[in-house]
Amino acid sequence: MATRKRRPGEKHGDLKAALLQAAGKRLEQDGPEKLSLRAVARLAGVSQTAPYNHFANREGLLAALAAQGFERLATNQAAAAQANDDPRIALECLGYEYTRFARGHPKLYRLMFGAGVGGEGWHDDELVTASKSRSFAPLRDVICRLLPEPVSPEQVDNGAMVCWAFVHGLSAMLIDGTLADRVESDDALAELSRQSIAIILDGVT
Amino acid sequence: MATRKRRPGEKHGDLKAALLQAAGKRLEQDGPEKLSLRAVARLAGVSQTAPYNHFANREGLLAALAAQGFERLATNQAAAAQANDDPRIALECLGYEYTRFARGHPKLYRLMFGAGVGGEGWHDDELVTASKSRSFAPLRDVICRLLPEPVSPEQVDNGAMVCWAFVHGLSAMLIDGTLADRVESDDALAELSRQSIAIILDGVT
DNA sequence: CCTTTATATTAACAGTGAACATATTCTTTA
DNA sequence: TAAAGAATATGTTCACTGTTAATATAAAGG
Repeated sequence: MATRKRRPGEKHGDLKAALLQAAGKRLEQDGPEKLSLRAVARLAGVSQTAPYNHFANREGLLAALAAQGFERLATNQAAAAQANDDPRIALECLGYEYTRFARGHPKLYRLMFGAGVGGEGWHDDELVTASKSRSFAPLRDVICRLLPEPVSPEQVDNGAMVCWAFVHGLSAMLIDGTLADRVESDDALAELSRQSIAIILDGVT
Repeated sequence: MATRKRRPGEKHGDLKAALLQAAGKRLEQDGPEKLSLRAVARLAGVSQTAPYNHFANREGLLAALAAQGFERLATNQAAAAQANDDPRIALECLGYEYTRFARGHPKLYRLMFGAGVGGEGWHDDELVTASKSRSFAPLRDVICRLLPEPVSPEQVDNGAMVCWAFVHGLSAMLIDGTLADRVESDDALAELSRQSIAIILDGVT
């Protein structure tokens, strides 16, 4: 098996990426439930069965979309963590970036952390779980830098879990409107994120 | 009276309740996306268009299901809050009951707090929002009893929001498998809930 | 009695995901 | 250079879905 530059029979330049992009557009517009393979194919300018050459089925396309989302979230998180030297400020930025991501792509966020499609989450899709754990790493890293020594891996995991659970719940409530009237501007969101992280921090340390 | 008066033209005893029950069964089995009106009608033993006499459409049935879920959650929360006199223990019980509900009915929980069906949450359905705010009341009550006087309504709302966001995120992570390996038994869940509430409490007060 | 009203049913339409056989096009090989 | 092979895209088909329209049924009220 040798590495080929181009695959045989390829007519479209990069159909897989084009399909993902089209699916992303329709996702943020209509939501995951209403996303139809036919509409995506139509938007990409190919026939309705062409996507089946790149994705096993509708669920496969949604999984790829979710994985892509986790990937972007991971890079965002890593960038936010490395931008600040002070671990406390880094943690605040992590939380802020997280909520900002959820707010910027609400439907994608719901797809990532929601029921997936079968109703049991993505925990059978290895590609999604891999990206997911990757997006978890920066947080654990910052927590590790933050806690007073000596720190056990269990302590780090506990702290990261608490932080993640809180920010995740905050994002979910932001999206579904429970918190929408309380946080209108981006600055208010940043302030809320900062305050909340402070609260959690005081409790954990 | 056990049986209400039969309305004109009524052939089925209480079709609306029967449909809701059937829908609940199929919901926990297949998830919200795969729930079809036809299957629900089939399970209830009526024709496929009979549900349209009791619900506007599929979304209406799902909304009724979500509202019923919030109603049950509200009664659970109220019972848990009134069972304990000590506000701190009451808060712990609230969180425990919340996560227990999410764990016991994961698909219903996702339906309640997820995208609904249109992708914008339920915040246009008044029936759902009413039940939702009702399930929020016990928590705010306990927070009010817990905070040192004098307390402003804003403080109470902030505290309740932080608690709710955290428990909500915890429940979501419990359901989608992110926390499944860490919390197997019900006792472990109770312990985690207790610890977390303590952390939050130390931060808020 | 007859009319009204809510209920339930059958029939039909349009759109969906998926499976199949088939045609096209490019890479590899002889 | 030309044939072989494989990946890709297509049209068609099937079972299923949500929804609407028209129709039949049963109870309530005159």
